[in-house]
Amino acid sequence: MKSFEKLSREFYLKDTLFVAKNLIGKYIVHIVDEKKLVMRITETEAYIGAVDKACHAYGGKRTQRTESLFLEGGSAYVYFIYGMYYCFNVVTEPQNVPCAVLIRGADFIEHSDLNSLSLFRYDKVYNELSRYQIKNFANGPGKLCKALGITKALDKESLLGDCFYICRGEDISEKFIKVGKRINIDYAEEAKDFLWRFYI
DNA sequence: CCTCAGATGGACT
DNA sequence: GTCCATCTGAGGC
Repeated sequence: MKSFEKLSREFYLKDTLFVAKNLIGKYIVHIVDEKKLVMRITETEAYIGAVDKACHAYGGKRTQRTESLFLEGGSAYVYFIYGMYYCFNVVTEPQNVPCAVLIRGADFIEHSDLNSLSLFRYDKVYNELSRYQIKNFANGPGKLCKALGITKALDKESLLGDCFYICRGEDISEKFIKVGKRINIDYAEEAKDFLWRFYI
């Protein structure tokens, strides 16, 4: 059962761990250059500012970059990393509660515009891709942003708008959702062991 | 399948 | 000057 019903503000205002778990199976939609890019979320991580040394806004830290995290749930937090890549987060909870869910992985849906995604991701049409390129198309936060055309221009954008939003997608049974430690946050002391990563 | 070096530049101190 | 919620290609198995 698929649904393209846009997620509501109420959903994003909920508890960050709830949102992280329940974003699995949802569809990201980005309409750009007359193309409708759609992929299904397969992996997420929760970042909870008040208690989480891995969160950019840990302890309420407010800088130019983290300002997005203080927006109302349902906003986008897009930041630039390693000189080359973007990471896309969904801001959660009410305004001034700096929490977000990092979207770490996505895959194709039945009606994905494969060539449009492929041109963004690899500057090639889909049928020129290798098996390896297809298998690893968007299984990482930077790859997914490239495929969906997500850049810093979308930072702070509302996810309730017309061109960039998330919709209901497919309801995934809880028993299929795996849980684990978050990736690449070795600096975060005790927080590196929190089981705040969700994936199928 | 695995590991690892190198790319690359903005944000922050 | 240092850090970084990453990715790719090359080389080995």
